[in-house]
Amino acid sequence: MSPDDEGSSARPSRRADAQRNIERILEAGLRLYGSAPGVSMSDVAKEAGVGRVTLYAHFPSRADLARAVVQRAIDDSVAAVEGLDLSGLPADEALRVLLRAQWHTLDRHRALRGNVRSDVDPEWLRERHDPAMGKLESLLSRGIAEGLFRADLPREWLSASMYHLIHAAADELAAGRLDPDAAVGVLAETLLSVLRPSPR
Amino acid sequence: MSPDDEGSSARPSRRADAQRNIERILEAGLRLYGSAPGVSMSDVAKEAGVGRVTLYAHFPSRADLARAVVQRAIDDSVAAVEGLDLSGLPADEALRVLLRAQWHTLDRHRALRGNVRSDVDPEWLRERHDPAMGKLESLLSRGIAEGLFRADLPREWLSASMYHLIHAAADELAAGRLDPDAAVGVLAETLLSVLRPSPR
DNA sequence: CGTAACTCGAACACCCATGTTCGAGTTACG
DNA sequence: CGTAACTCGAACATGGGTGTTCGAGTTACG
Repeated sequence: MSPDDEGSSARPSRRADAQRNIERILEAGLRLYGSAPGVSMSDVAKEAGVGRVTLYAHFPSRADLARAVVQRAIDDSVAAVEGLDLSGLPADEALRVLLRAQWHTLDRHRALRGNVRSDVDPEWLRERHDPAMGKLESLLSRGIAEGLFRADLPREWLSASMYHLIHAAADELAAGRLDPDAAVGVLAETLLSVLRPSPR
Repeated sequence: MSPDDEGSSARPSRRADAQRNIERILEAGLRLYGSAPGVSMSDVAKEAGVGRVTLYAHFPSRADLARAVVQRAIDDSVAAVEGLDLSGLPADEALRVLLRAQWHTLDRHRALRGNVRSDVDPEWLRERHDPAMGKLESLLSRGIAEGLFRADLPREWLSASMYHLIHAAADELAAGRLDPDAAVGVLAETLLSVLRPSPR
């Protein structure tokens, strides 16, 4: 509804210090919304090192901020996958590559989605369906088509399993119950165990 | 701190209608806390069909209610597993049985844990570690010891994977993306895919 | 250098959830 | 039946989050 698009590059008609503060706010929002629920405007302002009034000057409402943070997260993830070409790899190998590059992002987006649930319109959220998420899903489809991944379970279920296992890995990592160096490998091995056709 | 224990069976010095209302409140709390975050006292009172004042008469604070609900959930789960003897079955078969009997409970407890996080002392929560959860974990250990489950991934990681996949199944079921009849089977197959030793 | 853009603390109005009190009505139970 | 236990709506105090306004100070930028 609001005419000012925070799309990818904001309009240049803003002074440099204002632009810098907006940046700080979005990063703070990304950090807080991406890790804990119940974030307040004061929290974000403090985390960003900015006055509450300034925060409201740039983002008129809680909902506006939440939307901008989500948009920013999506922009980031697009940038992160841009250089990645998986089309030459077999699906299982491609999964390992994608995971290594993106699993933290994927997890953060999942947490973010949950924590802004009450602030943004679910439809709006659905429209912006994260391209990085889609990447994983299309890889899944390809793997099934190639026969490298199992076809005896619903595709949507496999997709959901991926996301929840990624979330599990992030949780365990954060709780110190998983070795940071081993984490990606463990996660990849687990995902592939789920995806491989059953030995039946 | 409060001297009145809501342990398993409350003291009999309460009138019948009061006892009935406590029951209704706990069930309402279990329903709400077990499914959505941000539950208010008014919500619980309304769901229980009881006045807000009555609610406070039985549970002086939000924290008291939350603790009582958790305790009630644990009592329920103990009752549900009581008749189950898995010691005669091989670990993979035992998992299927346990899952069929308990996965909804296990998921609800996971959600509950998350939703009362800000209301109860984490230490208190840890002390009461749900026996039903422990049941799954000890089954896991047994399976590894018997060689039926893989030993190349950390036991704690396997445990975390189980819980997250159970949660995934409950989510998908609630969202209508998973056939209610097929759900348990799909879940069991997925869990066993993770647990089985890799074919390598 | 001067002005417009920007920042920010203080104070305000508002809403919502938590607890509490009062007082009158209802219900269990001896 | 009579009393103690219980219920419950209304109203209050409190605390926290959301937005807004004001006014003075700072900073970018032509």
